[in-house]
Amino acid sequence: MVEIMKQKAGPRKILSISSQRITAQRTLLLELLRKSGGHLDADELYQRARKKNSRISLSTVYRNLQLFKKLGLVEEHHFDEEHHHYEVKSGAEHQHLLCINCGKVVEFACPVSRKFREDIGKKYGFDITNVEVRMTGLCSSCRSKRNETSPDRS
Amino acid sequence: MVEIMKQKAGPRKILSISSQRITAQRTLLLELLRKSGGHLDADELYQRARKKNSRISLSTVYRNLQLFKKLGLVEEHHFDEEHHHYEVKSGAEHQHLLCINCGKVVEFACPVSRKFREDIGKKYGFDITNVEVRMTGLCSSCRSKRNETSPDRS
DNA sequence: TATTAATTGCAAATGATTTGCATTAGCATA
DNA sequence: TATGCTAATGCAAATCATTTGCAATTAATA
Repeated sequence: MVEIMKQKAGPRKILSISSQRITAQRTLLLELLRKSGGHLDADELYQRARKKNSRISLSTVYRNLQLFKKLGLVEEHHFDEEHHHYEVKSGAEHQHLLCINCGKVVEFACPVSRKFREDIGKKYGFDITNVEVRMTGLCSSCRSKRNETSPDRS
Repeated sequence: MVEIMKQKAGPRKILSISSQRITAQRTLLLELLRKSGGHLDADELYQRARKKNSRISLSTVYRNLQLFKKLGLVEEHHFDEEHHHYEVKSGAEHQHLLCINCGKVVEFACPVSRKFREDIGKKYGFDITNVEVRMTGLCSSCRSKRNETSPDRS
């Protein structure tokens, strides 16, 4: 009921408002990103897109990820050293927790970051626009697996 | 990997203990990294190294950065999307504040991250080994420059 | 439906990083 | 101190993620 009012402009609207064309490829990519709910990289998104549209090209994927980023529809993360990951931007501010073993990504709320931002910004004269917190470690299932299978760790 | 060396041991010692040879190139690279005190990328380090040893090759720089990282001598950061930055590991835990305009990097202490780690780790069952906080924004000088040159920001 | 410029697909280009291989040079030891 | 083994280096070529040029396609609109 109330949801209707809270609704932000949909991707389609944002695209058309910024005078970008609504192409089949863009619709598909946004749909896949949204459905994944996670943190896809360009190639993974490309692979999924091919299943629906075998002609789609990797450059289209890259070009549109850039576009979505510029329009604020997705966020780009550099989790590991190889390549980037993309996530549909949701209102809720959250941070990331990564398992170094299996790559699992957990999102967590980080209410302190607001205060951080103010304190640090004031202290160093910065106008801070973004705060990213990334924690890495072993998730519980990898930890128990490791204990079972390899008693000695390299 | 070389956990043995938790205590303050010089880079040379760490190299020899892990049965890596102490070459002129390694000595030079470590020296440059240490002197810079900052956050060099591979190419910048390469340029500086060439001034001292014009024969040194970029692959040697990359190979040794990998080695230093593995030995825990340097830390790798992925500040922006292009390439990596490297910093000699110091005992003091600190985080980074980046200016999106001029690229300036400021380090700041982040005492809360210790508590963060515990809370979040417990909550999600992770054994957290690393916490990175990165804030981005405009530094004061970029902000004032921006105000000077473009009085009205339509 | 015709027009027109944005978007696409493809292939080739790019930039960062890695790797294969012949040569050089640490370092153990004789 | 000289010798031999092997790791480390320099170079060029390879690789990986991402970008770009261009001709063909297609969405928006009139």
